[in-house]
Amino acid sequence: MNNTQIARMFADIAALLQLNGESVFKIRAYERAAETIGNLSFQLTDVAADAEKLRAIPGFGEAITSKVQEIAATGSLSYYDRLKAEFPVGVLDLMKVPGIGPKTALKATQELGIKNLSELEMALESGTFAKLPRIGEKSAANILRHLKHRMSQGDRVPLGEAMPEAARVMTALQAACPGVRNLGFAGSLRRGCETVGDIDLLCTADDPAAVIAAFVSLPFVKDVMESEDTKGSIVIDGALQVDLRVTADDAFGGLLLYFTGSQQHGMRLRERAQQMGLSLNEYGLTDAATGRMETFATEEAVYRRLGLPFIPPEMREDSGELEAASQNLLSHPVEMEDIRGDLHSHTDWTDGKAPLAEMVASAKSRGWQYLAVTDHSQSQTVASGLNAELLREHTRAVRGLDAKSPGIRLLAGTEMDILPDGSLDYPDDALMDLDVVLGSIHSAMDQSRDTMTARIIKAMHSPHVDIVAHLTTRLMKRRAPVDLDFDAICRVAVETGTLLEVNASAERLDLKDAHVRRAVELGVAFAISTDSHRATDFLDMRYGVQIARRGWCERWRVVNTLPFEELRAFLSSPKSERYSLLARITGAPRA
DNA sequence: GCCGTTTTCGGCCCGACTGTTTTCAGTCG
Repeated sequence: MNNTQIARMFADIAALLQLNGESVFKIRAYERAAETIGNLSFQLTDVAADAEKLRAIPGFGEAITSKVQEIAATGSLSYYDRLKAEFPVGVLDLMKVPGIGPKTALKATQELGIKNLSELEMALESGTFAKLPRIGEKSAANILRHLKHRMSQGDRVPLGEAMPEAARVMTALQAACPGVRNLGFAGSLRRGCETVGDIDLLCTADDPAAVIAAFVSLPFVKDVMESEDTKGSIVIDGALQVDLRVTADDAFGGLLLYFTGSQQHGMRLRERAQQMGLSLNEYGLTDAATGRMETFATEEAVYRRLGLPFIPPEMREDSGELEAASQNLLSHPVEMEDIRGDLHSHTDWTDGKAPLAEMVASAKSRGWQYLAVTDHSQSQTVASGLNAELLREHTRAVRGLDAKSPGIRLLAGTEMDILPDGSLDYPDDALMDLDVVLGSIHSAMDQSRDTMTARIIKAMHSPHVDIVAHLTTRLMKRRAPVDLDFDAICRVAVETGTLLEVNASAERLDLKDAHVRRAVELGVAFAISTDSHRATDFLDMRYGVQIARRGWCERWRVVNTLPFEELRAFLSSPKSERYSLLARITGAPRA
């Protein structure tokens, strides 16, 4: 069983315990365990034999540890099975509908015999549901509305879709309301989660009511869910919900911290505040003894008051950041401003949509100091991959343009297929002349875990393969990742001096956050690249940086934070020397 | 069920909304 499945099982246990009327603290313990497991950077089943290691995970005590061990050993959990058997079929599904909690779900299954969501829909429409205690017509109508919305729209929206929508709303609001200050997004969007449920916007203004009025009457508003003095909620075309909160400048820090989350991170902060005799809420800190309220203009000030350094939003998942921060051991993750260039891009030589010159001009206008042009190799016939002869021409074209392009340097490269048996799509002599070689899986993606792992490892042993691009080949919501032994691949990456790519393309986000976190632990270095096929795709770099930050990846591990001359020195040195070279150039902490 | 620069026992985050109620239970973020 993988972490996702185990996390779901613990979340189910928490829900079932709610039905049981168990202590909220016990419930919270299982909820926290589920969250923690979901964010873990390694597979639980791999370390389950080692009880010490399990106990070291925050929130893992005796009970949770032994349950995880049982799952790892047997593939199931008797406690879970017993618990589940105590309740009618369908309660857990019902509880996932907004507005239905444990009490209502239990009554609906016991008294109305509802077993699934379509029976729920019927009961809501026929009016029988509204007869349940503490439910009336209004509650039933609300639940029905949520249910239909859920059934029609699915659930969460990919980061790459939500971010441009957020930008669109903010631009329009700023234009409609020039007095708005500090306008920005919070929530899972700010934390860089790969999918988001809705968009949370925050700002400050002298006249909040006027801002809300402007917000709910923006041109693309499809529906207004809420409109009050300091908060509004709208649905925009795409069925995406956008919430806005307005506050005063001197209270912005508390509000931003509160609405950025994560919920678990916030809970831990409030516990910490409480231990200091303070009470933390979205408005600020209250001294429990004197009742005096303190407000904060910035998040930094709140953290400082709690005796902590600033914690980057992408790291606020209660996955060890508070423990690290309180000991001043929190690593400083790579930032967008650190990125100096892009090592993965395509042109109309293969399946890119724009000519070389246009891609280069766009990269330059984004402030990149360099761009690697890495069109596809010959096996990618659907992408009109280049044969060895065309690759030489391609290289000449890139070097020709490089000589005529002040302000940006070009690297001639290829995104070369790693063939099903692990051999390379070009002979060595075709690769020798290139500045950078990416190796990618584009075929035979259903190979077994062992075959796929051996295939990639074989390619990494080539002296020419500098970077393994989009390792797992997953496409957001469209294609599942390939099966591979990630730890083994990371170890060989370090051994051979191969980099792993954090593919920033909104459609990929591959590696994903948990992969980066694990790879960082194993000592891997990275390239964060956009895999751009259009001139506008370079904007996706921000997603890659966010994913890297979620994986606690420091600047020194990212090769495209290097200035051009140092990058070139890196790429022209033998692979076996590269990791130590990177550490030397960047002054990285010694392992 | 977890956890400890006050604690191995006695605590455990905070506020708001909604609708059904005669003072608050249930749900959410």
